[in-house]
Amino acid sequence: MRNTPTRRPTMRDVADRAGVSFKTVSRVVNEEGSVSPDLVERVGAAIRDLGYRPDGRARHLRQGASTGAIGFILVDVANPFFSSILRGIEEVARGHDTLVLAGSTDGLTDRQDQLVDAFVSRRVDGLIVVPSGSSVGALKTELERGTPIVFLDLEPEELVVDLVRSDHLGGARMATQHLLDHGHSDIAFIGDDPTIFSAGCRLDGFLAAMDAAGIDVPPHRIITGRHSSDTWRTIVADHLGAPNPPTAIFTAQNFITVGATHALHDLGLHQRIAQVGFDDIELADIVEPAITVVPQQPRELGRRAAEQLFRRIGGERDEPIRDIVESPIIVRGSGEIRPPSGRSGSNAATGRTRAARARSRG
Amino acid sequence: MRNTPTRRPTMRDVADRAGVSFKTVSRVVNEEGSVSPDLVERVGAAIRDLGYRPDGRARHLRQGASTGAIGFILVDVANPFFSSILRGIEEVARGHDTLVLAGSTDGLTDRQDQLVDAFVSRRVDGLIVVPSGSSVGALKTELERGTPIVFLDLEPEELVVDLVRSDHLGGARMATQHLLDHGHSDIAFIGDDPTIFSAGCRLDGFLAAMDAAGIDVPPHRIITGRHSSDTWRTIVADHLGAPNPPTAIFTAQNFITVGATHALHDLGLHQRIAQVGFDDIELADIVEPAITVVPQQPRELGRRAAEQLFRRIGGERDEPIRDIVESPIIVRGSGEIRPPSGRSGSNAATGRTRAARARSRG
DNA sequence: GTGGATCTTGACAACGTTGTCAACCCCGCG
DNA sequence: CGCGGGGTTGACAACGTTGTCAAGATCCAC
Repeated sequence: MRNTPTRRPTMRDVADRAGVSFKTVSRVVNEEGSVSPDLVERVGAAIRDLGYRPDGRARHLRQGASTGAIGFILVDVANPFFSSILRGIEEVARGHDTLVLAGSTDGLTDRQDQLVDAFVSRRVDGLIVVPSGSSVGALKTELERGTPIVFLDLEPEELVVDLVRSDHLGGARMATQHLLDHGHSDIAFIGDDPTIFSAGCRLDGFLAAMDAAGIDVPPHRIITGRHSSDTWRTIVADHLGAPNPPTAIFTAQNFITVGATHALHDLGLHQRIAQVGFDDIELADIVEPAITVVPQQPRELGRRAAEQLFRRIGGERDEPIRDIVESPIIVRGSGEIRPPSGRSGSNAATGRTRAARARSRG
Repeated sequence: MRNTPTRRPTMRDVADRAGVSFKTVSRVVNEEGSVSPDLVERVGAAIRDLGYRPDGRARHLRQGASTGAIGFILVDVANPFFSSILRGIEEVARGHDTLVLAGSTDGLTDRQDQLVDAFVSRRVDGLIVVPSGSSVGALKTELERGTPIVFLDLEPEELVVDLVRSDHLGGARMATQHLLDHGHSDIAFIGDDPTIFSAGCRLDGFLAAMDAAGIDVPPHRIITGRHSSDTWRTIVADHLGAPNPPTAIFTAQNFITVGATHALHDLGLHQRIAQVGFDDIELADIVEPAITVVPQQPRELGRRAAEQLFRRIGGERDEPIRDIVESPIIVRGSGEIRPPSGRSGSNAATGRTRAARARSRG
């Protein structure tokens, strides 16, 4: 059953069997026409008999020929956010008869450089990259050489490049506004380390919405850092368990949302404190209350990045684009909890409106 | 900023610049030694100046050379089960300096054949395949030719091949036994269409455990089919809402577990009816009660499949293996709910022990 | 000084394909 | 009957690399 690998048949083998020159085989394989019907048939039979498959490497060896493969460098395929992006890329690539090579960096810059090297040495037609860290490393050389590269989610510093990402700022503003609209004014922001670009945008969006509503956010209501879901669970529980907790929380990343939801349940506050999350979570609708979120649309991100990449591969030389993908809020319940009536619309606990501050100043 | 793609420098370009023959460049690139130090330096400088990167396709063009790439054919990368497998494969591949090409079939046989073709024409060193349907199609030719192929999750009919999969039967038996151990005897099996191999195994495991406990399972307690999570929600709600519901359910697939959990919550029975699921679910621990499951270990499946594949690529010619991966049960709460005391240990509602049946017969 | 061994270097043929060009065949027309 | 033209076919050179082998250069020993 398990056969020892035999030498793969080549065009020459097919040609010998069909009694023609190997160039004729090439013509038949590529359906160039100009071959007499009986030869087409004889060659076709020989191809079937030998199980011949053309060698793509040799085919594309000539300078400038497409390899029909693109590379996707991401942080971790096991993370559904990235694997959904990959799926979107694949869908577009399929339409261009192109395969996708994917590699995870785990956020390590040198691993990213290794992947760039591996992809480039295979002469992929282009790259889609979710950068790990702000360093561009090996990517810069390739950009300068003219290799089509589209950046996803994060943009490298000091380089003007094609970029596709979610509207972190707008989404965060929308999430915050949603809580404001439901009567909250004392809202805690719980997010990732704001030196991470997307996390910084989300904090800015939160602050912008609060500012527009004339609400001053006290510093202790802004909680940021890099932690695991479990650590966030403790941190959020501590914050909510302290005196004068906020009436609502905006959890600006999926791990944080999970940790915070645990914390709310731990404290029995899940029906009392409102929550809106950034990033959708599988099963967010199974929890009680189901979690209101501003999702990202990873598959759409992947599709758009791939479309832009194929435009570049196709030879388009326009100015670099920035494609910012917006997402509508998904209302599920947790974000529509209203604050206790005594505090509704006021800033009793900690927040003060700018008007109030102005009064006390003046 | 965006440069027009320039011709990629080749060994000859490097050679011209360094004033040596291109063969010497080849020797420097491959660190063959036997090159005088000053030439090594001159060539190295030329390589850096030109940004030269060897062309992997040309390098591996010779018959028998490895391409340093393997193909992974799966159903859908966006499904975390498959993307975790991919991650496991990638981890092993990384250790072999190999890249992974992945393609989704969406369960379509012709898409699978297209992918096989695309991978083979790129001369991947081997394939890992989660077959779509039972048809082998284009895979058979490759197997006969000796291409290393490892099958994952599902094995093709009538072929003896390397196979890595979860222990569906053992896992289902364990899940059922867990419910039996907690005093249940009236347990409903809710699973995928049993003509799907893995689903059939799980049903067999359920029946085996029930049989070993001497319990006769009435036919209406076995609910199977191919449905979406939402449809399952309705189906399960109907079953549990009818008179004499079971005291426990075994939901034998992740979509079904999600649908059933919804149904339990819809009916307010989530604290009264026990549930054990097959396949782990993200956030299964956030629901109340958290869901007890027998997980699969997709990353481990991927790792083992890749390890076997690299053994084959390395030239191993032993008999095909079957690597059945077991998983321990994850106890979280939903599976430890005990039946109402009046029914504990009895078969009052629908099930009857074999002993009881024997008595009424004799 | 000469012979041989060793070390360095380069010329050239693979590898499997496609592009280019020339040769050939057959036909119809002058 | 000869000539031109279209349609087939094949020889050969790329493509960018590695493997093979031979040509020089260098060095040591006799």
